[in-house]
Amino acid sequence: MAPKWRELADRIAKEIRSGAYAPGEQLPQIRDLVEAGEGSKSTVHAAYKALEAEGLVTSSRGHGTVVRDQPPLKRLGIERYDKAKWRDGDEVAFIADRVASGRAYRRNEQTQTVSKVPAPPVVAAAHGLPEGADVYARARLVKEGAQPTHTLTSYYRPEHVEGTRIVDPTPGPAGRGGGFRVLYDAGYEIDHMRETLFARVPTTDEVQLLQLAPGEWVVELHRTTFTADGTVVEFALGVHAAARFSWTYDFKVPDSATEDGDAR
Amino acid sequence: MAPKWRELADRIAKEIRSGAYAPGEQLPQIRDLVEAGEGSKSTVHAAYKALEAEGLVTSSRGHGTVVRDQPPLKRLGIERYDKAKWRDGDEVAFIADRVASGRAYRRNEQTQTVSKVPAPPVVAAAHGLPEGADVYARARLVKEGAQPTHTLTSYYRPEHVEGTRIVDPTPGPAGRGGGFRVLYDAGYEIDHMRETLFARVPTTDEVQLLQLAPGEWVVELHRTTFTADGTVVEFALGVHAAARFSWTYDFKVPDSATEDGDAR
DNA sequence: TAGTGGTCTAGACCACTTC
DNA sequence: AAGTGGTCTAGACCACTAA
Repeated sequence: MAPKWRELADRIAKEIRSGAYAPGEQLPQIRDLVEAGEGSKSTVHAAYKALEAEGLVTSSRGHGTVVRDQPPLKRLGIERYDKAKWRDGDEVAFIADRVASGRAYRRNEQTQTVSKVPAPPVVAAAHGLPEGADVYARARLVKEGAQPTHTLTSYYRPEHVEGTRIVDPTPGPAGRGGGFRVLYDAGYEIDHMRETLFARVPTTDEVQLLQLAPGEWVVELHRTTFTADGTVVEFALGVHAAARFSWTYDFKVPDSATEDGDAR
Repeated sequence: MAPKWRELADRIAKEIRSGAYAPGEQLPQIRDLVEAGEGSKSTVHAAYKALEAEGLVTSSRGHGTVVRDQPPLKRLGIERYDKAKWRDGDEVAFIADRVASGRAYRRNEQTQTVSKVPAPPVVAAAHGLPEGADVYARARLVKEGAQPTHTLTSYYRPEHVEGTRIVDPTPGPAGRGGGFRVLYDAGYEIDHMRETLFARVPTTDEVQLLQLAPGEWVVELHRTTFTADGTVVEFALGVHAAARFSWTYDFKVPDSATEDGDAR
């Protein structure tokens, strides 16, 4: 038999999903359920904690326990990198994203710090540099209104970006056109990319920074950007609140028996 | 100040990561830590539960609490769909995967059930069918030895697969060459795919089926497979233990200002 | 100040594994 | 039978929020 706290949690979860509690609505208070014979305070508390870990509710002292509204997934496709957006237009990839989804862009939705740092192992590997070599790191925290959604840190080789706007530590999307535009102006036109994704438990720092609910996971995204001749011009590492995003990729079925120069 | 159980958990986590406890080694028993003045049984138990949720240890009654070994991520790239593997060779995609990683293939590592079911909403949408239309569902549970790693359910339109080996409910990878080979033989050569990934909390059923640790998330993968003329011949839905996989995709930076027929 | 969730204790008892 | 983690209770007290 399932534990008492698990049964209680499942029962409430079912009620939430059936719509008996609307998003924003308060759940019964712990002491009330104790009174109603659902168990001791610890037992009811365990059930509420489980619901919180499952992302259904948020609890806070003084406030109570309220049903979370489930914001729709933010869908990310490769069209967010469309050259037309950053080369010809006024937009930066992440802004274009907003435009497409009907949200207004606000300047302070992205904070940025630029610094010269020794390359961490994954960065060095991506750039083909010895570990610890100097690279420029441009770290951003991207927000949706007041809610942080992900971090994104781009690493560049010094010889590619020194003397460009990227090195200017002014907050904001690296000026008109963003980082890709700056590289383009410097003679490095990006051509293809490789993205790797995996999910993991967040660090305690990330929990604070991204305002993650207890038990919530993150997805780490590694993006390596190449020019047409295969030079790596950017390696970016993003940490996303896992529950808030989906990723979509289109590709041809590879066929190693043919060499048509199309597939990669 | 952080709660006492959190401090204890962080201290132990640090020791584990520093290597003070080797994988497979037992942590001190709860009662011992109570004796040592780390708090009451509930407090120490809360700390251990947190470590379990973070994937560092597994607890079981009778056994104790042991440090988990972190199996390396299984890396999935699009080369696992290489036509050479299922068209010309003897392998099926998932077997080729094993071969590449040096693991032996065993017949019983995949169980399969085939049935005709009314299409769930996402399936109907992918196939362009009305909701509830009949489709064939081929559900597999894939294991790595005794450890289940993911489920994968493929949905086919009846007119594409009736009379083929796919409909034969024999356990195993749908015969020589797998599902793609069967479609190929039936005149539907797969050409391109779209994959969408997102992470979510598992259902209680999935926790059992995939033997997930408490607090562990899953990644849901939607794969739509097309022929060259754009016909959808398969929609597959996979549920993966999130901590055990990474996905990699290569793509050209799109450029909507040109129409070179290469990018999609 | 009143009301909310969060932590902690001490101890009883249960469930499962191993010997 | 002995030893492990898991559940549960009753109650004290703490931390934060809102009126």
